[in-house]
Formats: sequence, structure tokens, C-alpha cells
Amino acid sequence: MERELLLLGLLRQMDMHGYRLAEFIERDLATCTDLKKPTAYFLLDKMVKQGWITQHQAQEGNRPPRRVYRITPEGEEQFQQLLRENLTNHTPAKFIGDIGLSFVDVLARDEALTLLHQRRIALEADLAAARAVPKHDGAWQLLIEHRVVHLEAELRWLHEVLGRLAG
Amino acid sequence: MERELLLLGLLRQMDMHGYRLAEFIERDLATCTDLKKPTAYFLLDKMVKQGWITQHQAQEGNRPPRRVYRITPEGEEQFQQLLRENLTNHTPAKFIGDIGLSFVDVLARDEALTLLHQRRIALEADLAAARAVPKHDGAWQLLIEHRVVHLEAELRWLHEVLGRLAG
DNA sequence: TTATGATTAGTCAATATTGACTAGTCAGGA
DNA sequence: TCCTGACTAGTCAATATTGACTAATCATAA
Repeated sequence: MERELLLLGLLRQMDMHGYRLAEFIERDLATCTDLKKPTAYFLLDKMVKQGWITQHQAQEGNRPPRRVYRITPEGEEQFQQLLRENLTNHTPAKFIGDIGLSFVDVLARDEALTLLHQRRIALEADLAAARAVPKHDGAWQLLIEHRVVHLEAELRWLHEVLGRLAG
Repeated sequence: MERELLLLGLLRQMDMHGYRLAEFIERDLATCTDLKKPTAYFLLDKMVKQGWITQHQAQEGNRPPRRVYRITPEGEEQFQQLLRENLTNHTPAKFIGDIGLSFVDVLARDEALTLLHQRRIALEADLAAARAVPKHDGAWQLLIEHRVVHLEAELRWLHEVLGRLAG
């Protein structure tokens, strides 16, 4: 339900049309979740059916009409409940990079080292990018720092692994 | 393609029937990936169609016949390629817990602290469990250590967040 | 003015994923 | 022996997800 939580949380801040929501999520929230446009519409439709949000048409100038969504009191209640669940439960991240690592001894040591070295380069670039994000206000700042903390830990670990493989 | 990589990697070690594969993944690899039984069969069928593996029936005693899968040379080639890609590319983990955190200021400070405190308890339990896993051999040990490293970083960060919220 | 490419808003068919189910087998006790 | 509950192996309908597409509008530049 974390996607629903996200959509409700955004609609709670202001009414929005589907395209705007989906675009915001895909562009600015890529580090938390990946949720594509058709999925967003699917979930929005579902939440309309469940009565958590309402949908109405809105025309602006000559533009084609838009579906604007608004949260309902039932939606707000859901949001509150989902938020509490999400904050309480620690849901560990899945590291899909680990799958390859579990087979690393299939490769010759030199090749493995070369490939993991490339991974480290990519990781360092990610970390630099995350550190370069300007200070935000409020809770978003937490997420940015979380990302930095995680990438730093990842980098230290990868360094360790490279060292162990090398000698 | 990380699920295919995993299935091919396991079949590469020995022929297996679908149920065994799915059970192993669900029980022992839950920290890397979540892949349910029907998904495993779906992917196995797909890989048979693509010629990466073959399927044959095997009877054992009175038991119902099983579908046993075996990797083909084309499958081995795929495996090698997928493994190299997986080792090279750093694919950052998604933190779905962050979605809730981004809305944390919706709640009164005391309630947020209580909920996040519960999260910390759960996290500490996870960490203790991860540390208690006995030493494995080879690459599996890497994954266990990765998990510990990640959980430690997560715990430090949560501690930081709690401190900041509190004061 | 009109051609070109980018942006907007959403759709659709194809693919992926899963919860809940079935139908057989086995192990152990009454 | 027969019953019960657990295990084995897989299926199926329902749900979720996405790549690729459409069709309109807007920006700009020749």
C-alpha cells in the first residue's frame, strides 16, 4: 500500500490531475519508489471506486480536459492509517545487486574485480550527486540524508569486498 | 532480469524441479528478492520458450511427476551476460519506508516519536537476527555481511532522526 | 505561415505477479 | 486399519504493472 500512501499524501496537499501526479513521482521521487504513469492512473481509478478520492473534469483554456482528483474524508482516514503503519513497520530494502554477488565466484578473480570496480565508480557518482542536492525544508531533507547515509555505507562495504577479493 | 539471473544461477549448480526452486528462494533468499511460487513457474516457462532451459518429467516412487529444469548452453550464455551486467551496474535500493517519513510532520511530534521508536525496536531485532546467522562459506557470507552493514547504517540513521525530532 | 519538435494527458494490449485453491502423498497416533 | 494434519507440486483467476502508442496543444524558428 505504499503507493496509495504516496498518492493520498500528495493529494492531501492539493488537488491534482493524474498526469501532474505521475510526472512528479517519476521525476522527483525516483529514489523512493518507481511508479509509472499507467500504474498511477490504475491506482487513482481504484481509489475513486473505494471512495478515498473523487474525480472531476477541469478545462483550462484550449487544453484537453483533465481528470482532477481530490481526497475525501474516508481517504484522509486511510491516509492516517497507512502513514502510521508505514512509520511503525521497518520494511527492509531488497538489494537486487546481491543476486549477482552471490555468484561472483563463477568469474575469474580479475574480471570480477574489474566489474566491481566499475560498480564503485557508478556508486561514487551517485553519492556525489546525492551530496550535491541543495538543502530542502522539512521532511524531504530526511530522505536526502537517508540516501546519503545509505550510499556511504554501501561504498564502504563495496570497498571492503574489493579488498577481500583482491587479496 | 534479476529474477532470471537467480533462477539460472541456481539451475546452473544443479537440475531442479520448480517447487524446490521456489521454496528455496522464498525461504532462504527472502532478504535479496521476493519471488513467489507462481512467478517462478511463470519465469521458468518463459525461459523454456526462450531456449535457456529445458524441462522434462521425472517420477520418484509414487509421488506425482515433477517438472525438472536444466540449463542449456544458451542459458549459460545468458547467465554469464546477466551476471556481468548485475555486477557492474549499481542499482540503488528503494526505501519504501521513506514514503511515510516524508509525511512525518503530519503527525503530532509525540506520536511520531512513539511510532518511530517502535520501528527502531523492529530494526534492532532484525539486526540481531542478521548478526546471529552462522558463518557461511563463499559468496553467501558477503550477502549476510551486506545485510548487517545496511541494518547498522539504518539504525544509526534512525537514531539520528529520533534525536532530531525529539529536540 | 507553416513545419518541427517538445510537452501534455491519457489509453491499451501485453506482460508480470500473486492469493487462494486443488489434488495427491506421507507420517504418526487411536 | 483409518483418520488427521502436514507436506508436495503445481494451477488459476484476479490483480498489478508497464512499454508503446495516440492525439491534441504549444513554442519557435525558418
